Amino acid sequence: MSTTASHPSQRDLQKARTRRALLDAGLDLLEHQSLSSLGLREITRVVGVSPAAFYRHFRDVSDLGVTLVEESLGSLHPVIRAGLTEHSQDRDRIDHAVEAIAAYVRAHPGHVRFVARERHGGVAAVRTAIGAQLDRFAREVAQVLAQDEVSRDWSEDDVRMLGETYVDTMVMTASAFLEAAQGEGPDEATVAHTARRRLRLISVGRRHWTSEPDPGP
Amino acid sequence: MSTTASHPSQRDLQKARTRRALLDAGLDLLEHQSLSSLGLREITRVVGVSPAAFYRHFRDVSDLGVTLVEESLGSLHPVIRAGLTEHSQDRDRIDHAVEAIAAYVRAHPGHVRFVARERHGGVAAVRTAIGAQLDRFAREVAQVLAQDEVSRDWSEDDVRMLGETYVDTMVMTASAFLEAAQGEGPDEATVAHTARRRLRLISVGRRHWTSEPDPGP
DNA sequence: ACCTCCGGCACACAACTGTTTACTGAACCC
DNA sequence: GGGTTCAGTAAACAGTTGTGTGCCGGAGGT
Repeated sequence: MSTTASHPSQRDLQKARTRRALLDAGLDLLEHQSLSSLGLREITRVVGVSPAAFYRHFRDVSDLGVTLVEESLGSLHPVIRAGLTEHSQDRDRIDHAVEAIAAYVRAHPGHVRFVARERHGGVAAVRTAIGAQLDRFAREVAQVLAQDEVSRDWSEDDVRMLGETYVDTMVMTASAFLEAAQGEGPDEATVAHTARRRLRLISVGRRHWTSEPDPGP
Repeated sequence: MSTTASHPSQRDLQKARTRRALLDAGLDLLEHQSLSSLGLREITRVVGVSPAAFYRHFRDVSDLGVTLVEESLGSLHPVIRAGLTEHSQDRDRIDHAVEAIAAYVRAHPGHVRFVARERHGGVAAVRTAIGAQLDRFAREVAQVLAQDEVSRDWSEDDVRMLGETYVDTMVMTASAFLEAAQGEGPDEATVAHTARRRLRLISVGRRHWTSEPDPGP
C-alpha cells in the first residue's frame, strides 16, 4: 500500500513525516543561501537521517525545490480568488489587499523568501515552476478584473497585462515586507505606505485607460 | 607603484588583465547557477590560473560579486540620465525607452541576468549592493520626473514612489527580455508590447493622480 | 648592476560533496 | 505466523572544495 489511501498505514505516516522534515529543513536552510548551493547532505544532516534516505523521497535537490514551489504557491489560489471577489470601496480594497499581503508574509516568511529568491534563481526547473504558478495567478486576477465595470470594453490583451501588473506588484510588495521584517530596507509601515500608493497609481491609470492602437506584438 | 597611476606599468597591466579574466569568467559561470554556489576554484580553472592567485585580486567570491554589481549598474547612471532628459512626445518616449532596454539586454545579457538573479539572492553583501544602486536610480529618476509639469505639485514622497515604480518596471522588463532571448517565456515582441502598455498605464495614472490623504507611514 | 616587490605557482591539508551498494528490521498483508 | 515490502542505515567511492605555506622569476626602481 503506497498510494494515497484513505487509511494511511503507520508506515505511510512515518514516510510522510520525514518527507515533511526534509522539506522544512530545506526551506530553513534556504534562508541564508540559494537552492543551487543547497546540498543534499546538508538537509539530511539537519533532519537526522542518512544521506541515502533522501533518495526515497526526492530524485535530487531541485526536485525538492519544485515541490516547495507547489507548496508555497499552489495553496494560495483560493485565497487570492476569495480576496479579490469581495466587493468594497476602492480605498478599502487597496488597504485590505496590502494588509493581507503583510499578514501572509508574517505567517510564511520562508515561503515568500523562497519564491522571491528562486524566481530568477539558478535552477531552471524551479524557475519555470514558479513562472507557471505566477502565470496562473495573473490569469485568475485578469478574469476577475474583466468583470469589473471599469474595464468592461477592454481588449483581452489589456486585461491580461493589467493582471500581470497586479501580480508582479504583489510579489514585489511581499518581498519588500520580508526585507523590512529582517531590517534590510525601509520599515514595514513605509513599505505598506508605498504599496498602497503604488496600487492606487495603477487603479487610477485603469480608470482613465484608453485602448490606443499599438502596432504589435 | 600600485596606485591608479596615469602611467600603468607592465605589471599593473598584467594584473588588471587577469582581474578582468576572473570577473568575466565569473559572470559566464553565473549563467547556469547563482553566486552562492559559485566556487573559487571553478573560476580560476576557467581562467587558467592557480586557485591561490585568486586571493591576489579578491578576498572571496562574494567580494568579486560586489565588484560585478558596481560594474553592471555603476556605469549605467549617465545612460539613464541622458535617456530621461531628452524630451519628446509621451508615446515616442515610451517606445524609445522600451527599445533602449531591449538593446541593453542584447548588449549585456550576462550583467542583466546577474542583477536580476542576485537582487534577492543568497549573498547578503551583493543583495545590499544591488539594492543601493537601484535606490540611486530611483532617486535620479524621481529627480527628473519632479521637473515635469505634470507632477509639479506632487509631494516628495509621491514622486519618490513614482521613481521606484519606474525603476522596478524597467528591471522586470529587462529580465523578461532576457527570458525571451533564451526562449523561456513569451517572445521579444510580446514582451515589448506588454512593457509599452504597462508604462502607458503608469503614465496615465500619473496624469490623473491626486495626492489623497493617506494616513502613514 | 643589484636589490626589492609581488603576481602567480606547486603542493599539501582537512573537510566536504553526490551517489551506489548491500544490509537490517519493523510494519504490513494474507 | 510466515513471507514480503520498503524506509532508513553504514560504508565506501572518487571527486570536489577553500585556504595556507613557501617559493619562483620577471619587472621596477635606484
